[in-house]
Amino acid sequence: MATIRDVAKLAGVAVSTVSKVINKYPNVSEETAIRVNKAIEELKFTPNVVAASLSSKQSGRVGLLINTDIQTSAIDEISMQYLKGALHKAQELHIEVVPIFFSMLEGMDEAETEKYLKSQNIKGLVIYGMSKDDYVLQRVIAREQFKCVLIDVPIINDSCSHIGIDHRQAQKDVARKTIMENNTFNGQVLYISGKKNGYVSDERLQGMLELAQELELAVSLHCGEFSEKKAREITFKYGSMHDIIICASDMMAIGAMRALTDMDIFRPVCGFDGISLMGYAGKQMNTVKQNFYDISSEAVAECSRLMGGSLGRKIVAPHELVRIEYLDMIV
Amino acid sequence: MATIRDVAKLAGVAVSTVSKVINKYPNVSEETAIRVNKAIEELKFTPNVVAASLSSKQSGRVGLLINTDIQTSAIDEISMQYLKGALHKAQELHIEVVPIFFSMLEGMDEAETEKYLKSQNIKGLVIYGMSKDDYVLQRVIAREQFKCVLIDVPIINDSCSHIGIDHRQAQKDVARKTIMENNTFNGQVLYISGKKNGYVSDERLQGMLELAQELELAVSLHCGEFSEKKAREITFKYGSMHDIIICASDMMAIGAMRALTDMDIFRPVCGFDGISLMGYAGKQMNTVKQNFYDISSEAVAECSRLMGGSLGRKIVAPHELVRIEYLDMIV
DNA sequence: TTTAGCAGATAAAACGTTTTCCGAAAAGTA
DNA sequence: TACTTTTCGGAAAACGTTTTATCTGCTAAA
Repeated sequence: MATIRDVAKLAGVAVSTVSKVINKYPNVSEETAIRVNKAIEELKFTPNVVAASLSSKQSGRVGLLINTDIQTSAIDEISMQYLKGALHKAQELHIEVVPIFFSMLEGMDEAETEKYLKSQNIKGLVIYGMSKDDYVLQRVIAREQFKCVLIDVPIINDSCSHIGIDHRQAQKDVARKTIMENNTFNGQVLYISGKKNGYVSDERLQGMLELAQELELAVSLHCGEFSEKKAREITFKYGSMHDIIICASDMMAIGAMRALTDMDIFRPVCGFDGISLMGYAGKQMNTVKQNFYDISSEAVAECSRLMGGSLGRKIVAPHELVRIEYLDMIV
Repeated sequence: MATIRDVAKLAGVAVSTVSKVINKYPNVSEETAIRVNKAIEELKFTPNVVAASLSSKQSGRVGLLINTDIQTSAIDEISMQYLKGALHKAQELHIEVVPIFFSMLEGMDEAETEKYLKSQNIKGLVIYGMSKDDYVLQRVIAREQFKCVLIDVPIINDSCSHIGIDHRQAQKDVARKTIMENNTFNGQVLYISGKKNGYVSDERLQGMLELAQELELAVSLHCGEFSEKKAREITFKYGSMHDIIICASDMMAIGAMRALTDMDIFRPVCGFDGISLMGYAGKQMNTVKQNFYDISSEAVAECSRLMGGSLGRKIVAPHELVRIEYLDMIV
């Protein structure tokens, strides 16, 4: 394996110069940089990430907290996209992303968690699937020891950024589209919301309410707690009295759809997230597609920036509306 | 953060002695070990994995090759289990597992792949979801530069182990169970097999054939190529003429089930893998549950053993038969 | 008594980077 | 010219482990 020393020798410069070129530091003349890059090319040199990680106080590694307490394949799909996006961006930025399952932190208190992460040289974290007051989250951001990028958790300070789509707008968009498409519609909407007092749920709910006001609709609200089962039950009870069922998540939409099928009635249902499992639920459905891959990529990039000294901020990711159908899914 | 040096100072021994204690090397008296461990305890010392990884020529890290070319949530679920098992075992063994997506290796030739992996200090690989002649696999095991543990790929040599369930027996078991349960059965079995010339497919097919001989059944064989769509088509064509449909994978079972629903006829279907998506496919189904988590844990442990110098071998993992049903799935 | 062997412990050299600090040369200023 | 500033490049010290080679004593064999 070629090391940075070999490159330096070949290019006729010092090791530190090579390092500067690799990391795009200033104070290197263009011609030197070219010579170094040529040497890198020639030797097919790839920096040893481990050594870099050990040496660098600054860059450190980024931990990706993976939440799979809820065991469904929907979550798996989302987590997988997050993981993939994070790892690809890491490769691009020459940093390391370390996946960490919640269950690996089990039984550790705040101090132990911190020790564990630090022993892994983790300086920043990308976190998703948590509510603001989650104890794992609290534990980790407690003493501002780590730079954090929170997906869909609205905490912003010097060392924390917040990234996510505009849930309110997205809910509004997809609900509007579903309503517009349905010509037999006469104003009876059943909205199954997420968790009470959850940021994401509240935003989506607000979006729905704003739309209702705008279009002068009557909306019945029921809390589905992001649970497929709960949504199923709610639909059994109230589905038949409404013209359209709008759910704050795909999993709940699937629950609702199942219930409708079991009752042998049809109602347009719309979901939120854009997971492929939707395709298996029954008829076609509108949903909001979140681009988990891109969000995670951006989160890692932002985390790297934070670790480099920039301050926390809010990043809004784009969303799109899609229609998912079984026959499109299968390969 | 406490370092190994702090521990050494507190325990009144040399740094190297502490290292030996941590890694359970010989040539340390029991009393010294106790003293060191007490110091470790007191300082709540956790070794820095990155430094260890850099320093150690021997231990190195284990790469987990993640195959998500096929984009379905079924694959995601399996990959997630593999990942989780691998990471947990790594934590237990104090080694590092590095997930690597196929797409991260894209565009690299054999030499580049090797360089890339080595620059990450990767000494061993756990690989799944590949056929024996896959080019990525070839690239990686080509010059025996890495210790490999192959899940469901039957290659064994000094630096390669092979792990997996007994697919032949498992297929036999689940098919027998399904046939026995079906009292209206009169001997017409439709078997939808996997890929031609794939190890796993061949094993499962053999299992089916052995059972057929044993029970004196007539079996129609069709190659579904592990494709949901293909299985769907096969079922449309031949499903109605058979009493039972046995598929070599859950995804194909789902395709078959869908087709039956669309044709509005019922036939018992059985699958293979035990993925939760099955629950969404329709009626209940028998399947073989592979414990991906355990298999991956064991694979990582074996990889660590290989890196420590032991020779490649075959490991057979247990399987179980289960019945998956929608209402059991949902939370 | 000498020699060899061995267990237990250590000092120091790796591992491959990053980063700090320090020169030297070039450029700008008075 | 003399002095300051800027730009570029290099030497060397980190980073926190593992591992090698060496050094004690000590016991057993010759």
